[in-house]
Amino acid sequence: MSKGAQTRHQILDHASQLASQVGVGGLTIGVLADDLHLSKSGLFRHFRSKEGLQVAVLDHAAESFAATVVRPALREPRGVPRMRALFERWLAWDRDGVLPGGCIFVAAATEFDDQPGAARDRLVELQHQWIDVLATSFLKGVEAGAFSPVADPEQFTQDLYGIMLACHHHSRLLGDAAAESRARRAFEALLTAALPSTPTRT
Amino acid sequence: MSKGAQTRHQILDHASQLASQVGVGGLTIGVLADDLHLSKSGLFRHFRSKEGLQVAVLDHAAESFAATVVRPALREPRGVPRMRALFERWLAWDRDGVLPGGCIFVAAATEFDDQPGAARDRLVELQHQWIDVLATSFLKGVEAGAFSPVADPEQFTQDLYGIMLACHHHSRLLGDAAAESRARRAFEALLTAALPSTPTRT
DNA sequence: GACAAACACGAACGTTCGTGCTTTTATTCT
DNA sequence: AGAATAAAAGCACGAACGTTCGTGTTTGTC
Repeated sequence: MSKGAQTRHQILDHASQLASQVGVGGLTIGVLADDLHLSKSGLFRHFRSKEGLQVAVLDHAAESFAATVVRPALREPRGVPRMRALFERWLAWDRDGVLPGGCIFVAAATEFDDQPGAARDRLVELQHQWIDVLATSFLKGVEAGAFSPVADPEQFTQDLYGIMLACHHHSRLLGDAAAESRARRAFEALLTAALPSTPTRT
Repeated sequence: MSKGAQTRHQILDHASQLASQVGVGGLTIGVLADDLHLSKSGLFRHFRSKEGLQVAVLDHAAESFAATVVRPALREPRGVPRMRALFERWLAWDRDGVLPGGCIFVAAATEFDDQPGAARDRLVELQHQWIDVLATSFLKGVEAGAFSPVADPEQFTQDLYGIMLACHHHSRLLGDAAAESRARRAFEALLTAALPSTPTRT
């Protein structure tokens, strides 16, 4: 790896950590440069604009997410084990991953949902990819007979997302230590409801 | 209402709308003053600091939330109707309330979850109040026999919060028009599971 | 109608913001 | 080793940031 790419990598490592606390939009060239003992212009050169930096941070975090959450989980067998792995690794990533402020995408989501631009576009793309992983994993489970064929993958995915978001909210903001175990309980209930041949309510 | 209080009210009306889009931390004295055709200093005088403005915006939005969501819903009869009213009014508040960017507290939650200060403190307080309303309403439903006594109000509340957050996320960021109907379906499932004498799974 | 209080303004402050230049220092390749 | 290239620094810019201050202009009270 060339010197430049190396520096760029270091910048993005630190920037994504900072962004998980102050938000992607809260990133600042000056603060970043100070922290890394670089000049503002020296740092700036690596990205061609602040927006370029933001997009790069999102990509950097997405790669980290793929490496620590997605790829390992996809090595689990289809059905319940894979779904549970996705969920548990997602929780762990938010709880004690490399990002001190928790999942950077959760923060970015509400930050950019009303602010058009390149950063928002990339974020939406990344979120769709992730949701697609979840939905596809669920569908593969259905094919394998692990989940009921009448279950709606998109409903499942959105519900799953909600469990995760509520966990983040209750533990990060409200400091509720029981949030994670509640999230787990909700996940089990969601799973159970999706199992095949569950007694249908009449 | 005195002149000052009137101006202050107008400022907060506009500020909370703006904050729902750019975030409470993204508020700016200068922009606010320009929009309202006030001088920066004239506006500033109403709050003694930027943090004062942020806290005031949160309070202002909370009062609006209480008036359009909480109080009307609490007039519904205990149990399912009241719970449903809370949920539906919550959804409506996020969808097409006075705040163009959706629920300001959803945005503020991820914004402040790592940033200590007066604004965060007030936000946490307001969120606890709201969660308390939800949990208490559920408990009253239990007392009235509408919900199962073995159901956990805190679990119910967190799950409910997740449904709401996921709906916000999927519709606001991802532009998914079906998000709200999925949220409604999830809510019904949550309600159903909490009804008394549901067949216990063996 | 006078007077005090409340309200708003304009100018200026010291910082920090993002973004350009030009120059110096490191690295890479022959 | 030295030429070619990449990377970082240095410096400067205009704009916007929150905040303060002094000065007018409304407003409400007697």
